[in-house]
Amino acid sequence: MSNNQFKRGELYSVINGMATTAVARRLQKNYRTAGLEITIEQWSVLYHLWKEDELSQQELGIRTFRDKASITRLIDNLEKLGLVTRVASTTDRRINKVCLTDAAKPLQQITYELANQTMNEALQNISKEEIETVKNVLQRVYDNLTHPNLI
Amino acid sequence: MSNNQFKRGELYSVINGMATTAVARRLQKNYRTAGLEITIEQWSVLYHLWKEDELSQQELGIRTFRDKASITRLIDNLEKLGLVTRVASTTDRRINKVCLTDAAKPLQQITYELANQTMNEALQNISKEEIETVKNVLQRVYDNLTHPNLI
DNA sequence: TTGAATTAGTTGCATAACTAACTATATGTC
DNA sequence: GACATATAGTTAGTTATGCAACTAATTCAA
Repeated sequence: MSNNQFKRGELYSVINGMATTAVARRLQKNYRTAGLEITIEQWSVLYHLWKEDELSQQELGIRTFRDKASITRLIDNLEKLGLVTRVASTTDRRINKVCLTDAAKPLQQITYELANQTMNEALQNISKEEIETVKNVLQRVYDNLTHPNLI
Repeated sequence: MSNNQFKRGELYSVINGMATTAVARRLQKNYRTAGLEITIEQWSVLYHLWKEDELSQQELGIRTFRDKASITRLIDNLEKLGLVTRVASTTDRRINKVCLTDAAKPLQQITYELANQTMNEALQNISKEEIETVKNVLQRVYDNLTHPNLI
């Protein structure tokens, strides 16, 4: 029943996800150093809007792995910063489409560059095969916990 | 210079660490379901104290990857719950030793079991070799960002 | 078509995160 | 011994997170 793949002493460091935390922290620092006054959480929303604008808050929650309350507050703050606006959908009045403003445009290029640069720092001396394995395993862990498993 | 190991579209899902977030969320849920009124953050502190009691706040910060302000609040809350006490060090009066109380003892066994059970859910169908690779890569990512690199 | 169930979003409450500025104690150097 | 520096911890301010309860709009079914 228990396959105990972890020694007890290692349990927490895995659950904690120290590495991804460190990456997020470094990226935040790099944004700040470059004079960008946005948080990485705000950036994560912009990132998805740059890929596809006018997403609903619901959809943004799914794509960024957040609940809808968190999205509500993130959009509140992005609106205060003048980077997005909420536009009520004409076909379904429950839905807010979240739309990028012109003020958000200049951020796209510089934040992508800083994010790529940060990933390059983080991934120094790590092979493509290793990265593929990590991505694949993390996805399966995520799926294990979010899709009911019928084994 | 840029080795761009990530396609742009994949950047965020990696930085976000969705899998570790999902594991933490599931563990929190399992604690709640079992009637345990502690957060996983609080548990992470208890976890290290069970391994070695009477650690300083500083040391707890290092072992749980948190800054000292965060540790101050976590210990505040654990003290309110009656699970730990702060005891001033006799040899260095700047230091608080954080000590487990008797009330914390009964939590050790049950939280370990739930954590192990959660990890087993999360790691279904993932091989030991894959787990080793992930742990190894995440550690190297962490080291890349925290130790100055002289290449 | 009316009433139940579902969906999208907001709000209140509690916890937690980071930065920066602060206090207090300890250390090290002249 | 005295002053500069470093270390341990606290506090204030802002942002973010999750859950649960709520409103409003939509859909489904009798």
